[in-house]
Amino acid sequence: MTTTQLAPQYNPSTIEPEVYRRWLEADVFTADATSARDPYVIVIPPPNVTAVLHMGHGLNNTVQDVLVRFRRMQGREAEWLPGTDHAGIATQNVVERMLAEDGIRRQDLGRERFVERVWEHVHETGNTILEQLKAIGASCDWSRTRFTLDDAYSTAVCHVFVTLYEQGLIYRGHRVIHWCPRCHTSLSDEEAEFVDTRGRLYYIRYPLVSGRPRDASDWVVVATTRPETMFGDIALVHHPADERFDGLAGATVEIPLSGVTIPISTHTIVVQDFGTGMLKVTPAHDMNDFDIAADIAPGEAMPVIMTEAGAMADVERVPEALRGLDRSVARTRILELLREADLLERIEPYEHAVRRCYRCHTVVEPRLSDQWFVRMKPLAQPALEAYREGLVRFVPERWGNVYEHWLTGIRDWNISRQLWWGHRIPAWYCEAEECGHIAVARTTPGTCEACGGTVRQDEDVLDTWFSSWLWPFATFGWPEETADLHRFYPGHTLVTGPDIIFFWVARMVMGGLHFLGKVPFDTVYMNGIVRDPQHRAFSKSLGNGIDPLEVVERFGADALRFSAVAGAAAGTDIIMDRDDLEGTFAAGRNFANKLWNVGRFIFSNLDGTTPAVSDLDRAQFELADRWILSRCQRVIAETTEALEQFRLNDAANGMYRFVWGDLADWYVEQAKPRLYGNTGGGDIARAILHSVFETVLRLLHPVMPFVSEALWEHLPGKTEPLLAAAAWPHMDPSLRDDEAEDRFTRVQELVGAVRNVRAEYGVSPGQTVRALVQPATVDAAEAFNAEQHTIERLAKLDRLEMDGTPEGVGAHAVLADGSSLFVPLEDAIDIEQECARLCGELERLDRQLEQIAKKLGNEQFVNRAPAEVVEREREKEGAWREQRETLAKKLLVLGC
RNA sequence: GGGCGAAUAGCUCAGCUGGUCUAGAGCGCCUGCCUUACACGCAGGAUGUCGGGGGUUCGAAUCCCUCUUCGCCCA
Repeated sequence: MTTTQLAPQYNPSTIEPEVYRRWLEADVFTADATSARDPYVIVIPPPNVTAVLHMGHGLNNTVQDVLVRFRRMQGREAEWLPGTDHAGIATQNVVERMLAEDGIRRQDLGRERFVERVWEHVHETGNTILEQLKAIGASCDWSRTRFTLDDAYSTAVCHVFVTLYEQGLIYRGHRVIHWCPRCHTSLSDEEAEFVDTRGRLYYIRYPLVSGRPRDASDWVVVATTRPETMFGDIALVHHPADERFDGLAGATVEIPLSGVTIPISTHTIVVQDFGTGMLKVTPAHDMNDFDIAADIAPGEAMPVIMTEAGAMADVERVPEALRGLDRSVARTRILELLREADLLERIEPYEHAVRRCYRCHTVVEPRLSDQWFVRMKPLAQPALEAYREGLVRFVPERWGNVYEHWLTGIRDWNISRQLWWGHRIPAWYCEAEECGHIAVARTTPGTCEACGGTVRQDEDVLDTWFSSWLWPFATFGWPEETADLHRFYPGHTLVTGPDIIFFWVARMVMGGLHFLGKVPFDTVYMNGIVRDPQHRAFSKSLGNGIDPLEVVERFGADALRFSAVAGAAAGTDIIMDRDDLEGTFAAGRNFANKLWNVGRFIFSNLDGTTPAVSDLDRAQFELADRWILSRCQRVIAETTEALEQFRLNDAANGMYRFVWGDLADWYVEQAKPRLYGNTGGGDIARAILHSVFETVLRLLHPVMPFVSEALWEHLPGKTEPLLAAAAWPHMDPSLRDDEAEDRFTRVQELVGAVRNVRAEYGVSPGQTVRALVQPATVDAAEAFNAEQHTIERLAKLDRLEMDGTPEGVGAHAVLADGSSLFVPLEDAIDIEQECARLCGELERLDRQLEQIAKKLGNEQFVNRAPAEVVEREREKEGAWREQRETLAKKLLVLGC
């Protein structure tokens, strides 16, 4: 016996930190770029520096860790690169909000001091999320941790900008972009998300000034959702084929409240049945209108009538009374004024999608301005082809459609952000008025290369995603030709949520192909979104989130991981109830504890010298030995296959069933007499328990690394000191034994039947009973014989008889193969109850027999179904018929 | 307006290319047990017209159509 002392209950909070420390000390997570092993590479979706770990991270990183640990154990050079993202808008917002508490605006500090302040904040908080990842067991290569604003990384970003500019794939454009008046920056199409909104359609009268056709009224009515933009109108347009406006083209109208006169024109883009069929054209505040204006009034001025903060601008076109009012206040006021002037015809409810800032949810204001853009079509084409050629695949596959659809209809990417926190755009403008030269360069130019004048750098920074799309290679040192880059690019699996297919996944594929000629990963695994019971995504404002650290504290990291993995098939959302953490995580905690106790029991029964299973004399194996070893082989195969196919839930649940349902409930119980020396064969039982449990620890390690490693520490006779660095189990096909599996199942059924009878008749747990069984087949007889003592022990029988005939009063049961069971219970039996019970059984069997007889009597079925299916049905019918006959005899005996 | 997904026990879900499904698991519930690994446990039990309707097929939870409800994405 070993002297191992394990607590009767697994206590994760004391064990986990210690286990993690041992992994770090042994340096098992650091990949070796010079190793001869086949690499396996995952780059982490870099969490935002200002973020705290939430359940989404919990799920996402657990999945990555399961995959990485599995491949590491398979002998791959596993590299899981961690890091964080500077998250331009989000981080700047956080620091601005902190400053605002002291009444300071960033403008008060100035750019340089503000950026210093953000760095201070980032240094304070930047590593917290990485530390939190350790709490859930993430086996990242911490030696290669990266941040998107690291010097080397910034160099790569600059290099990419300049290269794309030189290739004509980056340009400066003057057009309408999405503007967030709260964040004071432009946004890409993807960052301005649609939100379905119950709005209103306002029908406004524009008085006719000149060119009024004879029978026209005094005004033209235009429907708009945004009346406050009308001061930026430069024309009204209708469809040329719209007869309602015959003769109006060429006339002029007056913009209400402002007196500005604008013409009426035509354009085929106008949808005739929207509103009145007459459209106002506001080129500086609407993307579509910008395009229309380019057609109907090329070169004409496009008045901007709002400030960057979203207030009505102090410009001539805006009536004085409205200047300075916020756009929503202005709208209300405008409607009042229109009503007073009798220019508001009517208001209709109108549901439409309004774009909002993805960071602060403020309604986006389209706005004309100068920005830098990436020409996307030439980059998208190769990414599309790579997908169609199967170089990148999605799990589940359907997400490929989303990827394809976005790349097919892609538009140019606005990468300028009017922020201070981020990679400054490497473009310099000549300050000499008549020169206007723009230099885009890797190093700061002293003077204008065209005229020698002074230059000024672009004030803006780049979209955060413009650095994220380089993550799979810039993290390994690109554009330098480093050893890491050679070894770890391209990587293998990307694990992320479907919400960032556009932001990140597709762009990484583009970037990888464009700059390195290879896709950055072959598989994109989409984990689901974690939601609350109302199916809402977790969000800070709703306060419906679950704090993973609280879960780790209360249930353990393994419980969190098991629940996340077992409860989520690839790509399906996972529902978690904040008010019922027990219901969500108890299963994982209980399982960890079960494993712990199985280990505790086995270890306490081992003596120092346990031979390998291959050294045992198989002739001495009992049925249960053959059964558990065969089941174990099956589970190795199933778990390996499930992990290879990204079916993590199947791997986790399969292990759960094996450990709890087979090993603990049956084999351990079967082996107890041998372990206690009550019967012979103790050495064999010990060797098999040792071997099976060792295999279990290896198989379970990717999902539950802490408890498995903690138990591994106490496993006697191991040659690999750390489970995290140990090998994945190999299969031994010679241990597969279908006969043993079939026969042991019969033993389980018999025990179950006796237990059922006992419970049914309230036999007290301590009392033993006698049982008679009449095996229906030779197989059954051999199985019952082989495990007679097991059956007696587990069913609490003082004797299992196989040759007697039922006498007296007792309970009857029939097993699936037709074997019959009789438990003499004398006075405990209520004949009526027993009759009712057995009649119920008989009815059920009759129903089934009727169905199957119909099936087998159907010539179509017998002729058309595959022979083996028909054969199987015949066997089923035979067994059921046997069951029925046995049952009928019993009923006769009872006199029912 | 277009696309995608979901609907299976009280709750959360599994059930992959139709027959081994007499539809499972965990949690919860009911009954009995502190059996010297585990009460985070053991043994037993109850609960489902597999969202509605139609079709294909010898055979449908599984495939097709349609409707309803919910969610997501795109315009």
